[in-house]
Amino acid sequence: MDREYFTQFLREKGLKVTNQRIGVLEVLSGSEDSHLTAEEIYDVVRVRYPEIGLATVYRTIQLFLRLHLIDQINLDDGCVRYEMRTEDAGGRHHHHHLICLSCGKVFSFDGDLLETLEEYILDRDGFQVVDHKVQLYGYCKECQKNME
Amino acid sequence: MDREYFTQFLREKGLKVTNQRIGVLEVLSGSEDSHLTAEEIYDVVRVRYPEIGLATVYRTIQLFLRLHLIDQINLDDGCVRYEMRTEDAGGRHHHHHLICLSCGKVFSFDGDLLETLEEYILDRDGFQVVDHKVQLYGYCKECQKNME
DNA sequence: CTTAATGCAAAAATTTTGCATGATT
DNA sequence: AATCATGCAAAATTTTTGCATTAAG
Repeated sequence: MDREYFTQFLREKGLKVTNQRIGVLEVLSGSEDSHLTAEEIYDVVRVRYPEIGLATVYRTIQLFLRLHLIDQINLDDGCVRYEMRTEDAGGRHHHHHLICLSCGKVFSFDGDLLETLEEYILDRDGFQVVDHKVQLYGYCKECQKNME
Repeated sequence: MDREYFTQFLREKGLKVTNQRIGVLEVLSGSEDSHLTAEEIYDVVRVRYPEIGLATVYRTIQLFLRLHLIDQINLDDGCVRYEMRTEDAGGRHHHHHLICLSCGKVFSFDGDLLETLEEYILDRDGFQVVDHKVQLYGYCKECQKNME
């Protein structure tokens, strides 16, 4: 998400473009694989915008969620995390996670995994799937080596 | 999970079989599709065991999670929920969720969805998947009718 | 100038912990 | 009898909210 587009996007909706909002956006779109908690976002944004308050971070997160700029993710480590949403042409996001049960590292991967399954469910149950979230648990290369 | 097995299971591990633990077990294995929060479990258990405290419910949940009797699930409604784990022969659980974006109802389904994908990931990344969690978002039959 | 957003601090909500008491083995 | 689990209340987290102030359009 580039800053031009973001500014445009907020203005269209009558929302104001503030340093705090830009700061949170930059942190979240900064590192590719950042799955940050609210507190972590706060700590990073504060480096550049020391005046920001934690409440603003929470309010900004709520806003970004409503605007579908970010997704909430739950990696079962007891924290609520957030990451930028990446959408494909159809407005679906296919960003999934490989979670190592041993070291806890999280690897991301994209792709539309479940097309055939989704068709099957529509046929069988009449439930129309428009998005999905997949988490895979296992052991990464590194940890497998250490287990030998 | 039946009570005989549960009693046996706890005793083997040197854990005590208390009314509170039985109560929480009964609530969670009671209704097939119960995705309950800690508070909800507390409220239901209290009907039969009014003496139970909320702290005990939390401690029991932590215990059951450690014993892999239950799973934590996150349906993106801002609550942490729990449900009984159902395992197949290989010790994997394949219990997934269809979440209606309109009415919020949750439908469960079982099945091993991702076998081929998991093989592919092992080949490509060397990451060995042992379990997965899938959430599908969309619109249930009922809500589709109401949209017409 | 008008409206929206912020910071702060207080409040609410959620989860964990210490410790004396009570139940299970 | 020994140990483990519980209840209660207090503490630690995490998240939300009210309100006066500040910044954006």
